[in-house]
Amino acid sequence: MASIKDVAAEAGVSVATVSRVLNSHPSVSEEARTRVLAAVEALGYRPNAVARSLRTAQTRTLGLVISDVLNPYFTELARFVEEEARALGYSVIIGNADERPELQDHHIRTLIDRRIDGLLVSPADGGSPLMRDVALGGTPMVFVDRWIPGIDVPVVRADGTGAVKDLVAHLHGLGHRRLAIIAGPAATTTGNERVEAFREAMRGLGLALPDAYIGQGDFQAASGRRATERFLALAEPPEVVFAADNLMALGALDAIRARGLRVPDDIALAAFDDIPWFVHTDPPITAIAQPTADLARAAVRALADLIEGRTPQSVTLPARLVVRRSSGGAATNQRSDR
Amino acid sequence: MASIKDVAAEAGVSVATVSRVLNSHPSVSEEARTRVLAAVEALGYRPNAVARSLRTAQTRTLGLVISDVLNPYFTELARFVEEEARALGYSVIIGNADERPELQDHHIRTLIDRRIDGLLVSPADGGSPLMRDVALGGTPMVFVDRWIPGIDVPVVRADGTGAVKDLVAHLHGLGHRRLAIIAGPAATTTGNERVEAFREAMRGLGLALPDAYIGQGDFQAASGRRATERFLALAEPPEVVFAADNLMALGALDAIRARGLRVPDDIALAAFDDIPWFVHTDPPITAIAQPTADLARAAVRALADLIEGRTPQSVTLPARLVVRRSSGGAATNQRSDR
DNA sequence: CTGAAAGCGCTTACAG
DNA sequence: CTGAAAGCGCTTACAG
Repeated sequence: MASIKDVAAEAGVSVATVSRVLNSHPSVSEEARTRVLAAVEALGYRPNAVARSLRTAQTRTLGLVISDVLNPYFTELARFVEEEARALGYSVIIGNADERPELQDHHIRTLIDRRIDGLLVSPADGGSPLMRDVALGGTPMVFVDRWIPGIDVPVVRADGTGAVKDLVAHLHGLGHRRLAIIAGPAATTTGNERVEAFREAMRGLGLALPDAYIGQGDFQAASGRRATERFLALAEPPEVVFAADNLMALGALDAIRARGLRVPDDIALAAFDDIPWFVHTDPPITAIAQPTADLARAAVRALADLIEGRTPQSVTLPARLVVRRSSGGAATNQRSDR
Repeated sequence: MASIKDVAAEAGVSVATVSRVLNSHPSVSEEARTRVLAAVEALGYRPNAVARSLRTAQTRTLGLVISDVLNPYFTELARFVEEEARALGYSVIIGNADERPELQDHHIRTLIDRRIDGLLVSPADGGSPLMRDVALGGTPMVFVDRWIPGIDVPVVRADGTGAVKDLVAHLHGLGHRRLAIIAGPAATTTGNERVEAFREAMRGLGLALPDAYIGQGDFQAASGRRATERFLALAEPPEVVFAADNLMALGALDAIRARGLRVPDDIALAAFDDIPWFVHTDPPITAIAQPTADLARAAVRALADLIEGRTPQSVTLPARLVVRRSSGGAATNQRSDR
């Protein structure tokens, strides 16, 4: 592959001049510029980003570590993150932690070794020593969706409190009193907050949330299945199951169906995180939708601010309730846009 | 961040010795090794991958360009690609083309500028001049799923011919004679091959495939919707719609529902590419499943072979039919594993 | 076994 | 406006 030296030789100038032309430095004569550009064209020259990065100490690359690529919520987040990053002149490298803390650490380490300019993380756990070191070590970092208390970096996330309240009120209005929740891992903030918001909303309506109605999940389908089986085996099973993410809702649906029960007639179902497929499930699933695109954009902008020396903003955006048939509510007429 | 010089100073050796220890070069004294390792530990030193890449002219990085991350088929492919690559000591950078050729070129260019060691591509189109240049220019490259005739690189893909034949026989057995297909973009191989396999299978059973029963799609849901609306407006609408990918099947389902028709009673539906959600749609969707994990692994291995100077293998694996309710077949008892 | 030195491909003060 | 030179952080023949 042609190097800057080859271009300089071809154009009859020094490599410094070539570099200046390539970086649009103002003080280059029109003639030199033309000759360089012609040489670049003739040789099909492309600057070596590795060399440039070594020299400038910046890679124009962002790392994005998410907990599970197979979860459509994160896939969508990643897609919008890349889009916004591209608009700001950055590439992004995605690391998929698969909800495994050690894999998360592996990706963080790899990304740091590659000297990415900044890190966007949706932590799979309560925060490894490594993540703490990275944050303290001065690598620009922003949490998105999930965050870790005690690590002082900007957080961009959705607040589901209002939407959960709406959901509980909706279910209460339909006459339901026994509501159960499948929680996410206690080590994640989204795991806890959703349970708290739920408990709070229940309390507001004078409803109890017994421990037996709190299932422990890990954001994966299988755990939703297990938790739901346990609910259904109870002497007094719940009338509603609320899953703290979409995959666990799918597991819940499996378990309910395996028991030969119908949704919502025998038991109602709702989920945190709305995804296009929920319109097409049997029945369509009531969900709490996050403003994913806006979150992604805000997170990238906060990270770019941090990298480029501006003051970053933590952002919290409200989630909203989308009622569909699974909760026994009116079917909405929604269509998938994809 | 500490550099190799700092480590050398701390350990009281030269940078050459530090480098040798880090790269497990045999000729280093036990004592030097111990001192270097201690210094590395003390300083929390991590080698700068950018500098190493510049010097060694290899990045231990693979580029993966897929046509649409939001399509669960590609998400899954990407996941397994990363897994296998990691096992072989490579990182992967994903570029999402969003089915847009110019975005695909953008990602290819960026990846080449970063001097990735090899490129895995599932082309969104018939092949840009850039892609041709890259292949010719000596960058190790492998096509996965989709490929481009005339670009001579290994291809790893699924062969759906048998499964499509099974599908058509299944539908024929249920008494259906008027089968329609929603094709993918003519510029993609998977777009064409699936139509050809379908036509072939129909011919084998003495069935005609009139042009009106071939809808033109682009692998996105909206195009599946449009094509299906057109089918349904026909004087003699088809009894079955077969979508050449999962997203178009979703669009078809939308269109059918919007007309107030039921699947499979009023019209049957099947799709190429099986995804976990198809178990949960209303009704569950009959699909042709690709061995995604195996394809991903074979593709990465072929690329690694190419990079490391071994002889790569093109691989074709059979897809298989999974019958569910949407085709009017027996419901299978399948569960989502996630 | 070890170190001094060259060099990967760039960018950027510095001097002119 | 331009070029020679230093240097980013590594690796690796070469000499000892």
